[in-house]
Amino acid sequence: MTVRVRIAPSPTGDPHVGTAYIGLLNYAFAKKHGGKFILRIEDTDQTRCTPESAQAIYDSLRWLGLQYDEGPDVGGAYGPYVQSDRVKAGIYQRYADQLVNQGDAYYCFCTSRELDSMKARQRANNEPIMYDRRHRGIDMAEAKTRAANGEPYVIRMKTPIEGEFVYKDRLRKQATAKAWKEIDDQVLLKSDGWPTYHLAAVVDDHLMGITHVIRAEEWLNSLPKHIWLNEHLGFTAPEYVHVGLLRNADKSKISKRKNPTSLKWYQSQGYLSEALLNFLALLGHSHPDGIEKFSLDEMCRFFDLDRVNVAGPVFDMTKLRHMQGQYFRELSPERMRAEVHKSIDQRFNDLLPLFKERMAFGGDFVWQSEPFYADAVTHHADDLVPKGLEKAQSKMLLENTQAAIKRYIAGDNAVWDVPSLEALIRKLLEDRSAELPDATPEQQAQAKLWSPKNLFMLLRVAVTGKKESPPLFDTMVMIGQAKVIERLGLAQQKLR
RNA sequence: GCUCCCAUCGUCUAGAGGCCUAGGACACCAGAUUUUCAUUCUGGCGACACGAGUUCGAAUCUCGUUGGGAGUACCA
Repeated sequence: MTVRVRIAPSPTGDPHVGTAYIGLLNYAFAKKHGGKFILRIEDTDQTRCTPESAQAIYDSLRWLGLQYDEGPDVGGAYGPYVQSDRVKAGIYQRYADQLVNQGDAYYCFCTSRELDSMKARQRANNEPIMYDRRHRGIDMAEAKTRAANGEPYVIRMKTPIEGEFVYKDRLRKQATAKAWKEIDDQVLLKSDGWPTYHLAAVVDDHLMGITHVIRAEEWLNSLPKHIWLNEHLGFTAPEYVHVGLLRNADKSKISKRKNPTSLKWYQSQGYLSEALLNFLALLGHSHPDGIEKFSLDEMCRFFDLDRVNVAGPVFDMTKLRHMQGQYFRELSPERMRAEVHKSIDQRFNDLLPLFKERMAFGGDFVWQSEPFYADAVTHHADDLVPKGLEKAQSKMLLENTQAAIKRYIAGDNAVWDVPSLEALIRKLLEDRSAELPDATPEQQAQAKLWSPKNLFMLLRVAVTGKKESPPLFDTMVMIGQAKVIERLGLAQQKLR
C-alpha cells in the first residue's frame, strides 16, 4: 500500500503556522515511506474563504519547501483538489443522497432561531448542548415534498443512539471510548447545498486514496462522526492520528493575539524557512540521537510517527530566534548578502514615499531618514520647549501623551497605523483642551497648552530629534511603537 | 455545564520497571575569549503535579485527586 497523506487547510486569512506544523509532519511521514503528500483546499464556507488566501497557502508551503505531489496548482490524478470545484461537480450531494436513501441521514427543517432557543434551554438546564433530533423520525415523502416546495433544509447524519464508539489512536495508550448518544446528529449538507467539513473531508479522503489522516487534536472529538461516515458510505477508513495542538505561552491553542501565526509574517520578517521548519520539527518530535539541528531531508529519514508527542507544545519564539541565528550565520556570503539586501530594500521602500516631496538630491534621504534607522536619537533641550512654554509644561505634555499611547497599545485590537494614531492624538487634544464649565483659571491655562501647534512640534522633536520631518503620524508609525515610547521617555529625561 | 484528551526543569524534549543521585537544547546566572557587542567555549541554577496501589525495585504499570487543553456551529 502506498502511503498517501494530505493537509487540508481552509483558505481564510493568512496561511497559518499550524498548517506548516501539520504539513511538516505529513510531509515527513510521506517521504519516509515513499508516499505522496497532497494538498487539498477546503473552501466550503463560502462566507469566509477567498482565492487570495488559497494562493497564499501555495506560496507559503513552497517557501517552506513543503512541496506537495498533488494539489490545486500542480494537478494530479485525483483532482480537482479544491472543494468548491468538487461541490460544483455534485460529488458531495451524491453521497449525502446515498445516506438519506439508506436511511442513515435525514432532512431537518429547523431554523437557526429554533436551534438557538434549543441551545439556550440546554445551557440553562446544564444539559449537553446538542441537536435534540426532533426531525429524526420525519416522514421521507413529506420531507421531500417540503424540500421541493422550497423550504430550506439541511441533511443530518443519523448517529446511533445506543452503544459506544471505541477507537485506538496509535499515539495514545488508551483507546478512546465515547457513548454514541452523546454524539450530535451532525449537519452534513448545509441549506445552501454545500457540504460541511465532516462530509467533505471524509468523502475526499476516500476518493483521493488517503491512507493516513494526521491532523491536530482539535479533531479528536469529531472522530466518531468521521469513522461512522466511512462505515456507512462503504469506505475503508484511513488511519486517523491526532497530534497535539501548538500552544501559546499560557497553553491555550495558538492564536494570533498571542503569537505571530501568519507564515507570511515570518517570511517578511526575514525568518529562514529552514530555521522555521527545524524549529517546528523539534515540537512534539525529536531525533532519536538527540540531534537538534537537521535539514528537512534528514528529518524525512529519521521521522517516526510513533515517536510524536500528543501533549501540545508551547510555541517558543525565543528558541525559534536562536535557531534562526544558527542558520543565518551559516549562510553562504551570497545568500547572506541577499538576505541583508532584502531587509534594507524593504525598509527603504517603506520609507522613501515619506521623503519624496522634501528631497532635491538623493543624498537628502541619507540625513533626513537618519532618525528612522538610528537606534536612539539625541535631543536638544531647547528644541523640546516650544515658544511660550515652560520646561515643566513640555514635560507634562510628553508624559501625558506617552501614557496615552501606552494605554492604547495595551488595549485589544490596537492598530499602529496613521489613521488610528491621528485619531488617538486628536482625541487626546480634544479631551485635554476642553473648557470645563467650573474650571479654575489654572485649569483653563493648562487646557490651552493642549494645542496642535504645541503638541505636534513637541512630539516631532521628541520622536526624531529634529524640528523638521515627514508628517508626524507617518513618522511615528514608521519609527515603531517601541521606539516612539522610548524616545518620548528620553525626551522627558532631557527636560528634568 | 457536558464530553474527550493530556501531564518530566520557565520552555522544547530524552526516558518503553533497575543503566536516573533523571540526559540534552533554549532561556537565565557566572566565568573565559572578544577594544565593545554578537558569536564561541566552560561552569551553574533548574523538573518526574499530588496521593494510593502493583513490584525486591516505578519518571516509567494501575487507580484516584489536582491542574491544563480541546470540542460542544448550517466554521473548518
